[in-house]
Amino acid sequence: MDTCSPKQVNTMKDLTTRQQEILTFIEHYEWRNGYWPSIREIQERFNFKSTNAVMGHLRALERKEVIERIPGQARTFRINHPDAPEMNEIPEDATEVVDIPVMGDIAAGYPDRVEPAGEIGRLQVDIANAGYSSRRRSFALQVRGDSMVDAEIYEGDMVIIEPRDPYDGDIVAALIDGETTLKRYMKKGNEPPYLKAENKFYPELYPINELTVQGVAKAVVRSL
Amino acid sequence: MDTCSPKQVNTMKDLTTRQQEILTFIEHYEWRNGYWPSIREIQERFNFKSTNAVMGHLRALERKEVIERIPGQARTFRINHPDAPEMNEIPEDATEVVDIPVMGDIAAGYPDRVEPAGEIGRLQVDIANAGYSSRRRSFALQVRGDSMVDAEIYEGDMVIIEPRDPYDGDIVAALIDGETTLKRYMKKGNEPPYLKAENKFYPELYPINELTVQGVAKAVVRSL
DNA sequence: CTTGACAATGGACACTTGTTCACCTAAACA
DNA sequence: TGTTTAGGTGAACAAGTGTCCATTGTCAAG
Repeated sequence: MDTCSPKQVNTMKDLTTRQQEILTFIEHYEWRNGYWPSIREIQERFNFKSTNAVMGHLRALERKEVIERIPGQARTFRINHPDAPEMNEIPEDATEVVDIPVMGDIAAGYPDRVEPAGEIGRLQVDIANAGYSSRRRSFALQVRGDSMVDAEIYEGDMVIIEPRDPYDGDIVAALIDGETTLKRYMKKGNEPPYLKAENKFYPELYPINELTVQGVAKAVVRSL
Repeated sequence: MDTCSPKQVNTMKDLTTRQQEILTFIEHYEWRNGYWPSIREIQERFNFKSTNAVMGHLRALERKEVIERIPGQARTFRINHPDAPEMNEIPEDATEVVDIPVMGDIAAGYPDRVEPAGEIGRLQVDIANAGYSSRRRSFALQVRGDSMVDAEIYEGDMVIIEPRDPYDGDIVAALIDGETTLKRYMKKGNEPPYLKAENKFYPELYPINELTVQGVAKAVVRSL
């Protein structure tokens, strides 16, 4: 990809005591309330006199890639759990197989508009083999079309999509001209992002007006 | 106001098409993003020209007790899922056993400050027997003291607490004078709420300064 | 015909909340 | 000794966001 380190520098785990306290409070707050705390609520919990104390810790946690945030949006945290199965209802005896909903094929339109109950099936995934990090919010789409054949993704494959913002080089499910397709997301520096098909017969550039990335492909499952 | 019954008029289930769409979008948004949408994000999704269109629907959903909101707070929804067996009717087929963390005994102080990892044990609950609605955020506390003996809750019992705002008559885990105890939450009309012990040797009224309700007791489990 | 529930527009207001700038203290380090 | 890093104060700004008012229209029930 690129020579100079993209994003794996931080050890991801050496938090200071204070940072760990902040993180624990945030997680616990969400666990109790169902939504995330505001900066000032964190401030009050720790008796900080300034919101900036919280900001410093949040920036540190972001730098260490422990949390993600959406700039300017209220109460929007995302915890990057180090593939810890802990929190949720994953029993200890469970195998490494999770099942996730299949929400439709990849040209079905907005997954936003597909109800969770409207799934068309379920897919069992071995997370040890697929490199799939067990988390909620993930879903699967069945591939239609051949825009990614050069990336060894073929029609009929099941692609596991994790809804999140893409990084450069990620394969994403994106909405273009009213249709959802699988493309590689390219963003270099400050230039506007573009999408690239992994098929030499397809044009490399796609219009980015109204680009909607529905999620990042995390794994491909092909039934044989 | 109203001449008759306080709040069980709405059948809780007859939503209009639009209201159902709004609710579905909110649920689905949270499922995808991990946090709740803002009013204006809902507005944009449905191409409303005014945020007030959303407000109307949210008010309707609140009135029908399908959702709960914290006034003035951004992105703070709570969905009252109808699939939750509400203490009274028990799904006949279910013999599902869920296990939930035991966070400490009921005089341990703020569960807020207990880490999820700091649990002291786990409790297996048969939801068919306990009427317990499987949901995250619930936890268990072990009863110390005899303030609720008249409600057949005795020392050593495990009380399953669901963190939420209480209604009149709910048995709650509440913080009084630095100690967490189990009491019945009483609120009549517009009068300030008070707490009542279910033990005739205890005073009926408790100071409500700094009242912190940690959650509502949903079930009691007693090992024999 | 009137009433009321439902749905939506348009504009405005005010609180909530994320963000930033300047500045400070203490410990670790080379 | 100077520098860096973690942690924090204080004040202010601006965008995000919930809320409210007045108004319009539709449609079914009384």
